[in-house]
Amino acid sequence: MITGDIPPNQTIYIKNLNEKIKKEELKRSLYCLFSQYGRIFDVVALKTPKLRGQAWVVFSEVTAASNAVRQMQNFPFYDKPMRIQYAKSKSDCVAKEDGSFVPREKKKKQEEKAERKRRAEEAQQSSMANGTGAQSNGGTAASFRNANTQETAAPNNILFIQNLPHETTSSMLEMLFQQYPGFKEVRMIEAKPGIAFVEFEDDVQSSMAMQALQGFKITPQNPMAITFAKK
DNA sequence: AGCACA
Repeated sequence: MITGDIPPNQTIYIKNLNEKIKKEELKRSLYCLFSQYGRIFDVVALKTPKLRGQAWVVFSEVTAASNAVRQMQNFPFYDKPMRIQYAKSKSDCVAKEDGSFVPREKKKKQEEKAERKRRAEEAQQSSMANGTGAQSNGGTAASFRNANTQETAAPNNILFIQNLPHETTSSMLEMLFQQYPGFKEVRMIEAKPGIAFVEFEDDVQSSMAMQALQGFKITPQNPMAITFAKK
């Protein structure tokens, strides 16, 4: 048993991740991939020698973590099968919520100063995973509404995806859609962020993927809107 | 293989 005897935890520990992927991209993609199981509080990944190739995904519910451990076990992610277990301990962001958080006493004065600075910077910069991100969805929501008023195309083998966060990449979508039989390719247009086309072998297979991923949230603000492409 | 919280 891959989870060993680690008791269930709302945080999952993932290893065998592709170490070539940059930290920020890795976190975004993990967030994208795992938000299908529930609300994600945080994604932690460090590239230090000891911690590269590993990550923690903190869910709001243990049940979400359990489903993720089971269903995403060995999922090919950036060409490597993910190995997923429950985390061995409670995440800081969870401890902070339930009041049991005690800051670790490991730092020297120099480092503390550096950390305070970092935190200040982060507050400015925003992170996607905690939902306080500053990336604007206003424009996307508007174009989504407009597009929605258009007539629907007849079922066919190409899906039209809307309301994607602008930082979505084709490889992120590939990881989501390739789970479904008949997947052929993802196409995105540089000049048109927020949308994508996903091609399948036939319209039955595209329909299956549409049903499975309809409303899938890459971020809490971005439920996917999937329709058939106009031919 | 490796369980952290930059």
